Amino acid sequence: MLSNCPASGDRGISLRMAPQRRIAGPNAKNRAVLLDAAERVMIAGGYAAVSSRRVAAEAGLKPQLVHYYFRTMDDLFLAVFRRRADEGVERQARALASDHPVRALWEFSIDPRGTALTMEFIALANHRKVIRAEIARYAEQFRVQQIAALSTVPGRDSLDVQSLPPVVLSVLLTSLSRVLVMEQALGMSAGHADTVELVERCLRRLDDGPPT
Amino acid sequence: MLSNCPASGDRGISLRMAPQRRIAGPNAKNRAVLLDAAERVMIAGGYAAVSSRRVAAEAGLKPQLVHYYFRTMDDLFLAVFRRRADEGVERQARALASDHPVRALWEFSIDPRGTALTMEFIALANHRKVIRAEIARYAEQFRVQQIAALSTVPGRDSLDVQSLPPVVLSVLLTSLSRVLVMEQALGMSAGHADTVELVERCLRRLDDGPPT
DNA sequence: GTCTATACTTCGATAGAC
DNA sequence: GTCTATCGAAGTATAGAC
Repeated sequence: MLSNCPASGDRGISLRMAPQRRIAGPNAKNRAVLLDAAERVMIAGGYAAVSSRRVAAEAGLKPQLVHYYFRTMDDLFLAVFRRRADEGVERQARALASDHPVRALWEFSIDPRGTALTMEFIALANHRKVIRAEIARYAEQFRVQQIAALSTVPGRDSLDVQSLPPVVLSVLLTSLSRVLVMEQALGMSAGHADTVELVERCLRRLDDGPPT
Repeated sequence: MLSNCPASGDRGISLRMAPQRRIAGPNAKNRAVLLDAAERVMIAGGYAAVSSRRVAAEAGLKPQLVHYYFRTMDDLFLAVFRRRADEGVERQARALASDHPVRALWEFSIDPRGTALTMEFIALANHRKVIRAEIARYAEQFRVQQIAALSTVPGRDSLDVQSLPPVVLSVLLTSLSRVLVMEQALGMSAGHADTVELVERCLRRLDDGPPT
C-alpha cells in the first residue's frame, strides 16, 4: 500500500500491454529540478500558481516536460508533498528522540519554514481527493509518532499540563503552533507573545523537574 | 478607514473626471445572485475554482457580468468575504453576550459551517495582499471582541483554565477549534474526542460555579 | 444602468519527432 | 529515453451596443 507508486509510475517490466501510451522519467536529473521549481512557485504564489508553464519557466525548461516527468499536475503535487513529508517525518523523529521531546516538538512545530507549504497543501487537499488522502495519511503518521513519544515522557501528575493524555497534548501543541504560524503569516500578533510565554512556562516546568 | 469602499466602488457623484471608464452595479439583484454563486463555487471547489466563467455558470448568467458587477476577481472575493465576515462578527457578538460566553464562543467556533470558506480565504490571503489586509483586519476585530467579553467572565483564579489571561484563552479556543475543524475536513479524528471532552470539562467547571 | 461581442493570455494534456 | 509542436478549452478583462 505504501511500497508501490514510487512517486512516478509503474514502468516495471516493459509490458507493451500497458494501454497508457506515455512514458515517464524515473529519477532523472530534471525531475528533481522540476520538483524544486514547483516548490518555489507554490511557496511564492500558492497552489493555484503551480501550472506547468510557470513551473517550467522557473526550472528553465519547456512546459511539456512537466507532463513528461509527471503525467498530471496532481502527480506533481503529490511528488512535491511526499518529498517534504518524508523529510518532515524524519526531522520530527529526531526531535522526539531528544532529551526534551516536548520542547523539541514545540520548537519543531512552531518553525514557520515549511508551514507555508503545508498550508497550501491543506487548502489544496480540501478539493482534490487524491491529495487529501495522502495528506491525511501523513498527518496521522505524524500524530502517531508524537503520541508514542509523548507517552514515554515522565508524566508529572502534579502538573496540570502533564496530567493531559498524550493524545490531547499532541493536538494542543499542533493546534497552537499551526494557528500561531498562520496568523503570523497574516501579519497578526495579538495574544501571541502571551501564549508563547505560557507554553514556555509549561515546558520549563517539564524540563526542570523530571523526577522532581 | 472602514467607512469608505462599500464593497463595490465609488460612484458617489457622477464626476465624469473619473478615469475609470467602467460602471458598476450598486445593489442590484444580480449582484447578490453572483455573490451566492461565488460562495458556492468557492466552498465546492476552492478559491482556485472561482473564475468568472464558473461563477457565472453557477448563477445562470454570462461570464462578463461578473466583471460588470465586480470589476476584478479580487473585488468579487472581497465582497464575498465581507458579507460573511460582517455576519460572523454579528453572530459572535450575540454568542458572547449570552449567559455562558465561553461555552457559546466555543460552540460558535467549532461549527464547521463557514470554516471551509474561512480556510479558503486564509489560503488565498497568503498570496494576495488586498485580501490579506482585509482578513487580518477582521480577524483582529474578532479577537478584540473575544478578549473584551472574556475579560468580564467571573475569572475563577482557582481554576487553572480561568487563571489564563483572556487573550490566551482566546488564542487557545481559536486554535483548537480551527485545527479540529481543519482535520475533520481531512477525514482525521485521532485525539479529537479526547480533546473536545477536555474542553467540555473545563466549560462545565465554568458553568457550575460562577461565584462558587 | 444592463448586458454582449470580443481580444488576448494562459491552461492541461497529447501526439509524435528525435 | 528525452523533448517539441500543437490542440482545444478556459482564464481575465475591456469596448461598446442596447
